[in-house]
Amino acid sequence: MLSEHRKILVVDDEPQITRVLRTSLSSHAYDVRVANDGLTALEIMKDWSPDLVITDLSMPNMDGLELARRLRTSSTVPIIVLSVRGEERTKVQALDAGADDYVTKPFGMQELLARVRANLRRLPPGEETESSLIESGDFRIDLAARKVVVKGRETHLTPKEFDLLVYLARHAGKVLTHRVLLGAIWGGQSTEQVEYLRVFVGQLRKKIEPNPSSPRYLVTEPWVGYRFETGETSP
Amino acid sequence: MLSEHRKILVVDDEPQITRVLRTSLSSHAYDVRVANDGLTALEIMKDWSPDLVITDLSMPNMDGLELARRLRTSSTVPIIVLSVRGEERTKVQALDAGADDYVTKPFGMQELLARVRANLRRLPPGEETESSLIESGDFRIDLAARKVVVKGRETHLTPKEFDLLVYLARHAGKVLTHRVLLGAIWGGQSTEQVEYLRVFVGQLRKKIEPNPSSPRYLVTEPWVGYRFETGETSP
DNA sequence: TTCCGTTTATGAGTTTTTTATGAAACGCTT
DNA sequence: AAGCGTTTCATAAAAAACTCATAAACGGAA
Repeated sequence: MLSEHRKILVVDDEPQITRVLRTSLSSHAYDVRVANDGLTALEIMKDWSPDLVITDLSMPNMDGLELARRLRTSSTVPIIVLSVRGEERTKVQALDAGADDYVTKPFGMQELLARVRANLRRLPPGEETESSLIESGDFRIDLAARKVVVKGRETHLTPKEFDLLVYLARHAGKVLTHRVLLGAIWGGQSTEQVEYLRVFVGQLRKKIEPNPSSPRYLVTEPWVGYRFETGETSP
Repeated sequence: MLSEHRKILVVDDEPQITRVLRTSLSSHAYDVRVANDGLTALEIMKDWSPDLVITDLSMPNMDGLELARRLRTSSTVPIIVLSVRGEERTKVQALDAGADDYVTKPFGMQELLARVRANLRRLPPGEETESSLIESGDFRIDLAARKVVVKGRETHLTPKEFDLLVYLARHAGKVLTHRVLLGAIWGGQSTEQVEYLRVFVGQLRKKIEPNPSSPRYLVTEPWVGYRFETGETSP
């Protein structure tokens, strides 16, 4: 049987750190795996799907910033960044890249553990780590491969188009405000540029709608935002 | 005013801090309210339901630790604790009491803003504290999808009409004065423009009343305001 | 180059605000 | 109780403000 313990992925290239973390976390009943660089981390993500990631900022192959960005394209797993760099600019960068928390080295293990608990607490209890496949109505979205199939036909989407579609599909049926969408896809500060959204919605419609001029899936909610309907037979 | 901006409650007894926070947060398009102690904070929570809470640790009446615990009994709103105390023990206490983040004073405003963004990002978009479905009598209002169904017939409402109806429906049975309605939908400044209200009530009636000239749901309370009846079978 | 993301411009279509009008309700005086 | 002036209410219709979709130009990067 698979262990019911929460799974934590530790990403750092300093053996000193990883050793300490592995020991402490394990002794608090977490399942721990270690990666020494970002690329390895991504691999482990795919076939282990941890409940939380703790990563250093500076690493060979792929640094923590890039790792956070990549993870965010297909996952909402909590990310805690651990770094010696204490400048505010760096922290802001990491947090805006998708990190949920930023802890400066040297750190107290008790504090880190508490932050781990705080971040795990927000997870839906007992829920399976999210699948990398969204299947709903006429849509089939493969997050890992970043492929979209509409009514059996595969469509090529650019990265931003894909991110937008995934976010919409994850909240199918709900109206997502311009602000929320801009914050989710473009991140950080640029929540005023509604034009971005219009342009991309238009492009997306051309690619996924049978008749783009009268949308069936990606519906405009005037003055508010957009709503995604999957074409499923509704309740 | 039912703005789409995220609502942030700031809890601190030092006017210096609250002033800075209010200014910075407001200028980043957040709706801000301030409480000077924990008890007041709980009150505001009840009838404003913020999207995020930033609180100091030491305060009169009820400190941040107790506030966090109380909030957690009925809400999952993100809580960021702000404190001069840097000891690890204190941080752990706060985080375990239910805080999602802990920032030590003095802090950089950019970092705090980034942490606010990070915490808001994890929220399910839209309403998260309130139920997103109002069902009463002949009405069925889905806040998340922004859909209104009256007696089985779906009706399209403009944003202001929708906001107005929701506000009325939330207080069904009570008489709402012109002033209150104007304040709620149009915001503090224009509480004198009763004409707005009349025009919109008229439009709303056309859309939801079977016979708009003798209203059954949206009833005029002469000289005072309006009252909303859901058409429920009363005792 | 070619692809992708960012900007800018434009016209059509809605919504919101403002103004105008008549009917109804109220209070006061006779 | 009737008459009169004032205020409120409902509605229509104007003017003003804003949104949406689309095309297309621009610039950077694989």
